[in-house]
Amino acid sequence: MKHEDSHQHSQQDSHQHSHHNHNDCIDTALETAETLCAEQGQRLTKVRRRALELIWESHRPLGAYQLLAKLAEEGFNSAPPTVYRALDFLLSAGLIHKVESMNAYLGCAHADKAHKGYFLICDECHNVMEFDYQDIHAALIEKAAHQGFELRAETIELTGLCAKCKEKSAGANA
Amino acid sequence: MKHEDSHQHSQQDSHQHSHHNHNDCIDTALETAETLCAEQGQRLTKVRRRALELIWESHRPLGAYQLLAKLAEEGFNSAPPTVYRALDFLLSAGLIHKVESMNAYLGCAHADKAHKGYFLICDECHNVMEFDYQDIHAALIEKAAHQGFELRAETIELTGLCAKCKEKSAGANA
DNA sequence: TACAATTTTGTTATGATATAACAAGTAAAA
DNA sequence: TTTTACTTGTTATATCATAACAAAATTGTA
Ligand SMILES: [Zn+2]
Ligand SMILES: [Zn+2]
Ligand SMILES: [Zn+2]
Ligand SMILES: [Zn+2]
Repeated sequence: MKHEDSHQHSQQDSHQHSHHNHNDCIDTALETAETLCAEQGQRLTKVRRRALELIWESHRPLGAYQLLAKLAEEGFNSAPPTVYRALDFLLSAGLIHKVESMNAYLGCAHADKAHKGYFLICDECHNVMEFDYQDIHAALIEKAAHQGFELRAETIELTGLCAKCKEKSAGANA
Repeated sequence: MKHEDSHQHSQQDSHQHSHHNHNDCIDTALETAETLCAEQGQRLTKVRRRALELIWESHRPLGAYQLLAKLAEEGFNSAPPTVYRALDFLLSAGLIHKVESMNAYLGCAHADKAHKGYFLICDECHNVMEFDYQDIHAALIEKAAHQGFELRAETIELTGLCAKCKEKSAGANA
């Protein structure tokens, strides 16, 4: 499998605003996945591996049924449980994130580091950028703890207008 | 309509950790809703008003179809558009919030002040507490702006264990 | 009032997202 | 090899949400 396209990637803290070859991302993500699964005695089966790859190949978060359609095209079973099982596995392995406000799934470039997925979601182009912000994480933990609340998971999804789309709309108004 | 029950409320910044009469909350929320709608030339019709009331009467975020069932019991139309229209109205009027990670709806006690809804969601009892944190809001805006991203909406949903449930589980283990 | 314009609601159908339940197959462990 | 655990296949269904168009109610205007 070759990954031909190059684009601006969505992982701010690893290669912020740099154009790069997305193939490398996919390959790295897949290698990381193999390693992590091996380490944890988890089985990255064909359908799970291909699901992860397809999610990475999409430049935007992918819906479960979109993914299911792609898998079906390739001869995998086309019933919903197939894709939801794969997604569940990838989610619990930390290899992907779910963007709750979009009901869609996104590859994580930092699966090897336990972390919360924080997202910037563009209303216009629907690109999603994952960002990492320890300050906010710490502040949230502290804030929650102050109320006696023990934090387990965080859904931080910020929507608005990305830099590119803001430029475009500014150009259109000029 | 009488509101009989008393419980710990979910609006941290208005009456943090205080036991109080929820009836008052509902009444206040409804009054605020009437006022806001009047000011903005919006019509708080019977079904919209009753939907808001039912959402407030629930101690947890209410799903659209749960709400629909309650409305249907009272003689309102029982087709989905009825409830989604009411929800859309209440959402855009800022009278309720949607909890994305639960697909459920929650009354807002601060409808008169424009704000983002930040939530602490207990995994155990499913109570949801709205909290207000200007520091985090400011930090998020700044963080996004730093990437050229113009923030429009925020989904901040923190899940974990609330103080009460933490106590309970500690007691069980003792 | 009568009329038109606007908004709201009724109704039917369908789309989109996700899970339950149980059978069959496959891989790992004993 | 036999057992066990895990994974996948299959059918059905649950849950969440919207499209499209008709009917009714409300509001503004003459
Ligand atoms: Zn991540
Ligand atoms: Zn954009
Ligand atoms: Zn609020
Ligand atoms: Zn709790």
